[in-house]
Amino acid sequence: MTTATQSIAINGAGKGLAAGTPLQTSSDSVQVRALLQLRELILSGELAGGSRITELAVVQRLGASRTPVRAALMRLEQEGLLEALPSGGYAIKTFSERDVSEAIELRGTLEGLSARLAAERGAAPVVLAEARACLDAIDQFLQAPTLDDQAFSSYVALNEQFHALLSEMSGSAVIARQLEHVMNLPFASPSGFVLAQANSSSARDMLVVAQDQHRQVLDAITQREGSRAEAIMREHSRLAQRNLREAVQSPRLDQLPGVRLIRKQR
Amino acid sequence: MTTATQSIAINGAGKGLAAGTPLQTSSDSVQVRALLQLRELILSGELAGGSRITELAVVQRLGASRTPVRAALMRLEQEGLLEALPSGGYAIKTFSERDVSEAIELRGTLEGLSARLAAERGAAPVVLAEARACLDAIDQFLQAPTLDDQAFSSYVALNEQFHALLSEMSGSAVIARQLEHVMNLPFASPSGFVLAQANSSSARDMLVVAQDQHRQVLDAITQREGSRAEAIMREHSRLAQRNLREAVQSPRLDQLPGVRLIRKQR
DNA sequence: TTTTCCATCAATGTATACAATTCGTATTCA
DNA sequence: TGAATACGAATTGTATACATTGATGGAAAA
Repeated sequence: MTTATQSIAINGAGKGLAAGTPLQTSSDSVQVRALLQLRELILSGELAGGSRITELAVVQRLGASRTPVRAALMRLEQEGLLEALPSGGYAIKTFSERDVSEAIELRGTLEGLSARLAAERGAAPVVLAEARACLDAIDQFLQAPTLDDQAFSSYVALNEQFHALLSEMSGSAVIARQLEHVMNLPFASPSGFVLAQANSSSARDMLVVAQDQHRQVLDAITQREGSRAEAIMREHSRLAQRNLREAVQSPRLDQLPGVRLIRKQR
Repeated sequence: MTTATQSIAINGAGKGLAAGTPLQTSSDSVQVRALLQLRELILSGELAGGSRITELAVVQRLGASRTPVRAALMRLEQEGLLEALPSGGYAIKTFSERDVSEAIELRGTLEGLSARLAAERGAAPVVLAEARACLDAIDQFLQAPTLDDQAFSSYVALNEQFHALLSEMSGSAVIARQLEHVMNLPFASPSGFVLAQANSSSARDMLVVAQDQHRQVLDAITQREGSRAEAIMREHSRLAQRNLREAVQSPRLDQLPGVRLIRKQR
């Protein structure tokens, strides 16, 4: 019937879990482990988008008991990766290109709000300094005329850090929380499709543009120009929009986390 | 065996249940009941803001077993009413006036985005018609020179409906979802502080202004004026901001859902 | 052959037993 | 007397048994 994915090799022994298997994430609680593993299974596309997912199947696959699995399922529903079915149980959500586009627009809007508040209220000098240091680090990587994969990975990390700092600058826990919530959708993350561009010839140029926007928004915040800061962040998010289609269509990019969840058609 | 003394009036006076089952909560599942009751206990202020809340205490108070209570606690944490403590367990969140202000600003921003998209893309004619009908109904109530409590209640209901329709007009499930999430904070709801004004002499005037904004945003959407629609919704949300302080300070308003969770100081 | 009803089963909902961890307190030693 | 440690109570984390509900397939009758 549903899925032939029951082959499951992982941790065949199941519950026993003999002592002396310090496999991967053994230090965390079962609950956390279940959450991480299940999220990974979904984002990697190993569990097909749209398919129904039963508690028992997850229990067997992860080797945890129903209680932590149930918690993980609830959590992933909240994150938006799962959809609660009216009859009980969950289905793995799929997303149209439009959904993804809207998620990115949403992030831009929220980051715009955050930047505006930071400008209007004034950001903490410490955080501003951190952000500048972060941008300087990015500049280092952009010095080279061409970028290898490792450079891209470093960029992604620094980019995420900068966006996190920006969120912090608003000084608003309420807004920071919402932003986190939006970014649970992996493709809404500020670096969601950066890696998709890694091999493109214009890849570096795009990062240069992004970095300039980073500089400008920081300047706007420093100058207390709220409206400008907001506009820049909105436009900044549209960089991600631009190559959304490309990322979806290129079969090579199937491995990017979450891309398999995006439906081709409308 | 437990319970016995836990008769606790189930009430459900406020917004909680949409469907009006005359006989309280007997038909819902234990899980849903636990969620509704616990939320009510928190919003009514019966459980003090900032205090720790243990699973066992809730179990005894509600008469359900730990499993559904646990689910309810998790859910309320996502909603933002509870805070997960690092050592396990939860504490009832409290909010500064600034938090509330930011939550309202956030709602305005998201509703602005929603309205802009509705204008840019064009809203479904059916929904537009519903929205117009909704506004006509509000106009009916505003005919009278003064408004009694019941009129205010009706206004609140219609107001919420209009805002829901506005969210629907954007045609974006992603954004609608976020909006719902924001409005889980009771004081962020579009009608959060309307009732606080019920006895104010200028109460009706404020509703007249709000209603004008309703009309104008609908006009903007119809005319495909995205930017205007967005600006109106942002400004519209500031009506709620204006009297936030008043609602917090007036002791008579302690009964409004959630108001007890707002800390007086910064 | 098709439709309807009943039986059976599988999945979720609920309750509780058991394990592990944390926090408070008291006691003991320096 | 103070501090540190150990013990005990309480609370959360985990596992699983039991209950209930909804789906599915088969058999019988039209």
